[in-house]
Amino acid sequence: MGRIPCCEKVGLKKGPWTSEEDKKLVAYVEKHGHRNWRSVPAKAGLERCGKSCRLRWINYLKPDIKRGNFTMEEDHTIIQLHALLGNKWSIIAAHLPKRTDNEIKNYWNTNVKKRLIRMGLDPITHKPIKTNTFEAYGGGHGQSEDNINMNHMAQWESARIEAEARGSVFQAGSHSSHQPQLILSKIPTQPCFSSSDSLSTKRNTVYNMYALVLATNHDPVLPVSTLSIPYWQTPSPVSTNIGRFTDTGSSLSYEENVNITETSCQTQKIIEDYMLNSQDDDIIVAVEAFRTTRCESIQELFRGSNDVEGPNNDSFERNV
DNA sequence: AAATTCCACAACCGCTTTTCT
DNA sequence: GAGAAAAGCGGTTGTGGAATT
Repeated sequence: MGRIPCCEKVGLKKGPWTSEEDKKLVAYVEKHGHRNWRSVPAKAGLERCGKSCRLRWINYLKPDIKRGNFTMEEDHTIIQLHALLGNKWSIIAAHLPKRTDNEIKNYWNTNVKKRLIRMGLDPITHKPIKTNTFEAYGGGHGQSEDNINMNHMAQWESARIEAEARGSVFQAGSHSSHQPQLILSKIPTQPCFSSSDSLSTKRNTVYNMYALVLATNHDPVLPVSTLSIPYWQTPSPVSTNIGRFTDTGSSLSYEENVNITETSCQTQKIIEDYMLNSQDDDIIVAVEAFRTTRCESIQELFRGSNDVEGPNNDSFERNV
């Protein structure tokens, strides 16, 4: 677009904020609110750009921001939602009260990501980096150099599967029942591939809907991995084959070609109606309708919709 | 005690999306 | 509907303090 970012104006201060600047910004925002950040610095008497003021307010000064160490529960929630959604920090933050996306992102990059790597798991997919990872990390014939705890890995994988399957942060118990529903308005709507085909874009949106519905569903669903199912398959009328991890207690095994039997439900029609007729605004209605049907198999979504070419699986996996 | 390395986190940057005119 | 401005988002960098040598 060629716009000049406000931060490039000469003479504007950069770097860490002083307490004096913080006071000015807080005083201004508390008095006048924070509409039109561009005009805030001048009115608040700050030599900062509006963008910098906005970030400072959102990430640090805003009231009701929780700071300090993450609790075990928060840690668990982050892992599960990341397994499900990937680097969608703003969506993840929406489900951790009083935590900012920036804080969660930092926590992930400095803490959780390293933990995953140490465990031989890919921080993007949460899956073992390679098939013989267990041997490499001492899980094979007893040459446990670092003696990586297999139970720990199993727990991690279990958490990933659990997150994929049903987003257990939304289960009843503790305060989680009071957590907000997923913010549907934040569902990414851009296509995950270069095609401008509107139907494909909608299909991508619908898939994202499904992933999020899984996370909001309080009832157990089939252990279908939303990260493992190719975005675009032409499934057989009866079943399809995907992989699945199994925790046997002492070790993990990966089963290929897990057979998921399809069950009949009304979802297909709802989704088809959505794709054919809906405006984007209808998405929330469609999601709610979809949710209530409790579709048991994702294959229902796409059965009989083989007339549009889809993206490759890689592009899918990074965009759920 | 000084120098170096490591780490956490605040802040910046560039891009995309949304809103406004 | 088009263009511009504002807001939002995620990746990356910079900084300061803690830990280590």
